[in-house]
Amino acid sequence: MNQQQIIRLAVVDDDSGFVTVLAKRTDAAGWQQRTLSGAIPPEELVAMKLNALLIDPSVLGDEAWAYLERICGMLPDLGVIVCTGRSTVAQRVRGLRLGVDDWINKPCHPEEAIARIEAVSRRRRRARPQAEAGPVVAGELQIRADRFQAFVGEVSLDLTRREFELLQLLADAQGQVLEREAIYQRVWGYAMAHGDRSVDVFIRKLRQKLEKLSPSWGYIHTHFGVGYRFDPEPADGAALAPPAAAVDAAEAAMPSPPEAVPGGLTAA
Amino acid sequence: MNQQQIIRLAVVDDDSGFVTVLAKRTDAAGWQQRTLSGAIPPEELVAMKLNALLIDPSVLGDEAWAYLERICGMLPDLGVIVCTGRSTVAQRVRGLRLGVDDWINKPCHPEEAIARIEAVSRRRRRARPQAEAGPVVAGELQIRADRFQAFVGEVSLDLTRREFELLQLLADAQGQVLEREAIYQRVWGYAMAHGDRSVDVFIRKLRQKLEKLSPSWGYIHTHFGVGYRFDPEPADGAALAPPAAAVDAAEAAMPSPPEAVPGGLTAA
DNA sequence: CAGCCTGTAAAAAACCTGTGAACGCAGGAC
DNA sequence: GTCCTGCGTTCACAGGTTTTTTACAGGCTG
Repeated sequence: MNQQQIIRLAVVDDDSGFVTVLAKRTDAAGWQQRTLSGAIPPEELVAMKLNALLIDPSVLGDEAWAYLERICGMLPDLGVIVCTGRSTVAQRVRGLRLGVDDWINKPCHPEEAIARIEAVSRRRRRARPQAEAGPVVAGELQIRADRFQAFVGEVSLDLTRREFELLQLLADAQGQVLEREAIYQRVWGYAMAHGDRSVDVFIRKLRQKLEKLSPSWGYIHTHFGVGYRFDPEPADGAALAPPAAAVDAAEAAMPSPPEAVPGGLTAA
Repeated sequence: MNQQQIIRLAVVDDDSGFVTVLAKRTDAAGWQQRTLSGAIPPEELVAMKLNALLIDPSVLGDEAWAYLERICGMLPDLGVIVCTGRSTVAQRVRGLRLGVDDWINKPCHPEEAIARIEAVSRRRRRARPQAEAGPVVAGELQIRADRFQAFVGEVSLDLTRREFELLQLLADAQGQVLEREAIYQRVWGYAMAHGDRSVDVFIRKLRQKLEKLSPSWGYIHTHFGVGYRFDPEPADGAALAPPAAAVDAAEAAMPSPPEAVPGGLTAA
């Protein structure tokens, strides 16, 4: 029930003030937000695994309409919200017909923008209850949110609800270090009480189940005093290297191709 | 993209001018529109099989918020668009958070209202790609939607309407774990009330009837804390293994062909 | 070395599901 | 019109599972 989904939002807007305010607010909500400049090719948007795109077409110039059409046509799963300084009814109708999900005018209260982004994401998620919500893949691991099932290769992991949600969160943010508080907040849906060890216990359970199916893999790394990090890579030699510095070194090293995520660590 | 779909729209608004203009326009588009007065109970809205509801909460008086919450909570598949004379940011945010899909202010150009209703409906449209006529087959089980009958081999299962719809849903999504809420939503047509056990009871009835015809088959698997999964595979021997160690044994065991999902007996 | 943090295991508490039965309702039989 | 029957819903309790709590041992940091 709780499980507020992680929203990955991209913003295309040159109003830095608005963007900043928005970023502050989305950050607090645990979303991942990044700012894009100009017309990013649809392919790259796919790679970012976005849920929603907030876009001011004025920064695109003449190609705005064409771009919107292309985006909406190619990424039916992406929630697109247009935010313009001013617009006519005809423009809004044209945009909405084209596939835009919502169209708002500035000045727009950030809170309302957030609420509309949420509304669009919610709708979008409901629209495909179990169709093919692309499985999240992390190395050998495959997570199908729609089925509540995780697979290592072909074998199904037998996870309980909490275990599954935790693994999903970790895999979704693979490569990032997640703080305990943040993990708890997202999986349990409310703030962690002082002294609560639930996260640790469930991490252990996950490790056990993962190791049983693919021994010698260190999927889940501990960051002392901080939290945990999930990494599909066999932690190249890290397990063999001196335990102390190895982790940090590895972290700083690889830019991890697909999942750069500039906005950084979640809810710091 | 702009696949013409028949939209069933209901309007709750006392601005007869607006309603009339809208009606003329929706009529031309081939939609079905009806005007409602006041707060129609959710159950009746279900019966109308609406796609979208355009509502001016001012005609509801004090109960507006409660009604919106009830509607949005019970009918997550219904697109709800609120249309108010004026509204504050706080009100709009509250509404959107509550589950309202879009919120527009009057005066609103009918064309834009239409476009927004379309946009909201579009998202929900992709939900059900099925509607196939051919019999669904799952192992020995055969389901003929057209005849409202299910067979195990040659023998006909004698199912009631609810039982049949539940079985159909499960078989349709075989291999997937379906959440209770989702099951209820799709079989009963509205959201499950807290504490409702109907789904469990009907699962039991189905199991009884299925077992009577093909004993020792574990068609329907329970996923503790989540829901149920239907699988035509006889759950390879897991049912025969000692209950305690069964999970461990199966888990450590072998990879299975493509989709067999061996270990998945959660609650054997 | 002291202090804090995490891994682990097991007990305790909370929660969920299976099940049988009672209840109310609606349609059909008489 | 009244009775009967089948269906769907609700309730309560037993039995199991999962989640949380607790305690202790072992590591990491400074």
